Amino acid sequence: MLAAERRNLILEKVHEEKKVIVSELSKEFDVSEETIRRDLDKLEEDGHVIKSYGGAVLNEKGSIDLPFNVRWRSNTQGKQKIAELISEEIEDGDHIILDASTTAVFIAKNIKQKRHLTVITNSIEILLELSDVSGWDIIATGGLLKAGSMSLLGKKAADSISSYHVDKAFLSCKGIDLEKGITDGNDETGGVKQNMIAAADKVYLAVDSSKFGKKALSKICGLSEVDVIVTDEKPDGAWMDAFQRMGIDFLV
Amino acid sequence: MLAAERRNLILEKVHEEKKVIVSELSKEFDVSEETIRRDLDKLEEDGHVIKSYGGAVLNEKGSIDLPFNVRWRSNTQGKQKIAELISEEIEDGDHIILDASTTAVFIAKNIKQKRHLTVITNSIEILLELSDVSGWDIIATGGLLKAGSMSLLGKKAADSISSYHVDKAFLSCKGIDLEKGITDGNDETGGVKQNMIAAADKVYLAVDSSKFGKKALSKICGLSEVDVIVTDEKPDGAWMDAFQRMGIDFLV
DNA sequence: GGAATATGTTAGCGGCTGAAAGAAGAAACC
DNA sequence: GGTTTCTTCTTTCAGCCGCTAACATATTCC
Repeated sequence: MLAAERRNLILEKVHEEKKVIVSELSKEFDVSEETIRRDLDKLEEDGHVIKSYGGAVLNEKGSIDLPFNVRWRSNTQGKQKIAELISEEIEDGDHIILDASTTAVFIAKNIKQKRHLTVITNSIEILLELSDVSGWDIIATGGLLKAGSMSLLGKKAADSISSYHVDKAFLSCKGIDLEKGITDGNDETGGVKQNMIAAADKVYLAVDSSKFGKKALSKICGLSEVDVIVTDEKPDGAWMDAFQRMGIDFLV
Repeated sequence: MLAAERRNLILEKVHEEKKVIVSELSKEFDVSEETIRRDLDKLEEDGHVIKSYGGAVLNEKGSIDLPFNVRWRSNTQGKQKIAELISEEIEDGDHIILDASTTAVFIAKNIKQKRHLTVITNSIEILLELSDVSGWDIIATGGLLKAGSMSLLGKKAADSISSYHVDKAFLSCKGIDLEKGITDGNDETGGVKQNMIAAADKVYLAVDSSKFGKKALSKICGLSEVDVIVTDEKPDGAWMDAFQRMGIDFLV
């Protein structure tokens, strides 16, 4: 039994029964009580449960479950790194745009202690994540909810973005190529992201290293429209040269 | 029974009955009165209740802080009943509006097996709940996310609704009064709900029985604009007469 | 092989609870 | 109003049991 597997089962149980008891879980999974406590620590960190003497209870606030496909995420450390870098770029009072990507969700988690931000996003997950901060303006684009995507897309979404203007936009993409520029999986996200770029003074592209040299279906924009690229690992020299030539800053 | 679990149940009870008695709780949970007092101390510290000789009463002020959790907990059976009734009113292919209320979340849960619905909503929770159904059009209004409310409000939200037209709108409210009509807690939700009413052929008001005769701050509309009232318990005769006179249908 | 992660073990600490006693409050009575 | 009586509250203490922290061991990943 994997640790993550066990934690998922605990999470399931706490959803079903509203509470779990350390001693019971210890027997059920045949591990020590300390291990269970550590599991509960993790689950509490993530906001799923609230520990209590002898066990833990469901955290109603954080317990709204995300659909299954959202739960499993790849390269979380890389995305967390990127998010921390970006967090340093955001100042109190900034007006920013976050797109609908897992990286952007990490960014949202990392900037909650800042003050008086204005955030525009089309990501349901980010809205959820930020629903408990106070003193911010959080603006949701309207739009169509695409099944399983957790993001608002379509003409309405794109239009509503173009009525705003922000300091910084933080986007991600599926592919980044010297020739084809920035590309993404489908046209609908493309249109929204184009407007996000147009609405921002400074455009940050948050991509993990695997995206370099990839080309996806739909072109969002040329590389030159990006101001800063934030990533977790340096690509090889040719890329760096190209970025320098285009005046693109680079954060690792 | 975990301590936190017991405190949650006490909190639930104090919300339902507005007050709790130390001696009763002591018997109910089979713990000493001292333990109950310590629980109430904690709840008072957190601002949920106000202790008083022999027991404690609900702190209305403090419960505004967590409107979400609390509304969620109260009278779930009633809301489920209402949701089931409403589910029968919705047909495959319908275009509907759901507002941002716990009752509406229950409705969303209850209609997931229907086909080809078009749902317009300003509730983050409903978007989340419906994010895994396929073959529907789910439209989110844009707007400002109000801290802790999980709903999209403000001018943008209201405006985006007025560009649609639907078959049925399902709303709830804080108070329903023969003279003052339908009222809600604040102006922002009011504006959005007014536009929802205007956008629908048929307006359903989903309220649990406690709302009859209550008046809240902000008027949404007169009773006559409502077509159907759905509730879990029949109010007394005078109400029924009034509804009949106004041509309002009634579902229990 | 070494770093990172997961798990178990142990010892000492600290929270939860109930009991008891005295203080404070409420209520009834004069 | 004052006294009495009863109830409830606060405080303190002790026992129990779960918790934390630190270390040891095992496993996985690079």
